[in-house]
Amino acid sequence: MRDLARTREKILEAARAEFCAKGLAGARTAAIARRAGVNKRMLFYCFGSKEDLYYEILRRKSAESERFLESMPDRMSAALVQWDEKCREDVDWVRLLEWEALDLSAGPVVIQPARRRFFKAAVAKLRLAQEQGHLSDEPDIAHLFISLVAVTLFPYAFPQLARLITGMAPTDENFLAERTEFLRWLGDRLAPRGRPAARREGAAQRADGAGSGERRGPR
Amino acid sequence: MRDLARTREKILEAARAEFCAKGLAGARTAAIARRAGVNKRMLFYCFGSKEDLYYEILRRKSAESERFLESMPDRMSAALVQWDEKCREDVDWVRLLEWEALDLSAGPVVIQPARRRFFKAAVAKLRLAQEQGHLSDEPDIAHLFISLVAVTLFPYAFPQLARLITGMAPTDENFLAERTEFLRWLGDRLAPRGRPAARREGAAQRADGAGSGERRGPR
DNA sequence: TGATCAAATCACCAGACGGTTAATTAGCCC
DNA sequence: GGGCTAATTAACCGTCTGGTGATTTGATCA
Repeated sequence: MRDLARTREKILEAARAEFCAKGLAGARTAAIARRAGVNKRMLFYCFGSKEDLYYEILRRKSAESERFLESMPDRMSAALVQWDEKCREDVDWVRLLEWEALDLSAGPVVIQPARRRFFKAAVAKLRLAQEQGHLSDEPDIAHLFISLVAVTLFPYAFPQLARLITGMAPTDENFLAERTEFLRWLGDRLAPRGRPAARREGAAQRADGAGSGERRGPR
Repeated sequence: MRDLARTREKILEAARAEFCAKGLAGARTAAIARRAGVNKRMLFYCFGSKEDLYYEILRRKSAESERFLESMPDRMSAALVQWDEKCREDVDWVRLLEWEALDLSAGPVVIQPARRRFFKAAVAKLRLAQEQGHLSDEPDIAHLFISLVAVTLFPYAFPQLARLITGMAPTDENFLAERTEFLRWLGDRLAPRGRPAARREGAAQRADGAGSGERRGPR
């Protein structure tokens, strides 16, 4: 019945919910404790301060989302649909990213190396898809990646705008249907010009990629 | 020396800055008053409550941004570049949209009819561009519009992700140069298949989409 | 069983915060 | 000048909030 590890997890879960809903400033430690069914004192016993708990949540969530990219399909239309699904299923993650973005004081707190590696790998994967002819070889891959993330995150990050524009909430199933269709179209549009949509797994043959080999990568 | 209208405006300006930076929950009425060089009592004298003041700011900003679309170019590449510029110049607006998105209790408070009309007009304008052959006629226009807004807003709404992905802050002028080039490419990609990039019609024909003639100069 | 120590609880605090009461002062009309 | 109104200020209040010191309770082991 007495189990500190269990208590920590109950707090983390409750804190995640509360911080996702209200953010750092808006969240109340008392509310977290209540939600966790735990004495408020335990928050500070386990995590030191409200802020420390918050950044712990942020760190965990961003680490947790590292895995989701590993199974990214080569074909862009499929990848976009998959990302969209991920966002819809984990709106809390989107909201945490948003709180983090607005927290001007956050600084590089949550920018641990693992996160950098994650995005580097993502861009590399995309570049590979490009070399294999799944993607037009004209655009800057980093910016393409940002934009693809943007397109999939956006409706869940700004539901009020999605609703104003389409008249539907992004949770609406009609929205989902339309969105999926659109993302498929967009993904295929990003394929090289000659080829409407790159074949799956034809990996071998590179599309020669003439002059576009320059890696103008970040850093 | 005594001028209530002036006082109101000083408060509104200070409140805008404070709310953009900290959001509703994070902002402090005392800080707003200090920033405005005004007695704290005046906030409540003029606007009733912190919340009322906040939603007044939200309403004003969203009304203010109604105009910026009127001059939207037909050509998608030019439109994207212009929107990007708008976002970069008015990051506060982006941040307010973000705070609004996260405020679950906001409800339809700021969804006044004017805003609906604004987006309706935007979609209509885009649909017109589609009919005139500036845009592929396949995609759902509402979803295309969301996505274009997404692509232009995103780097300023999630600067931490932009930095993680490209290695640069979105305020960096190198970022601007790359981003502009990318947006031009993307815009042209949305043109109908046969036509790489639709002609401007009235204006003298641009140097088509070949990409190298663009003025990528910052500012 | 009883000593021990960590997990959990209780009661409380100092300061911050949104908001208000009441007094003061500046402009304005006569 | 003198009264009148409204803009402005000073001081204050009740409540909420993150955080803490002291205490109790339960498991573990000799």
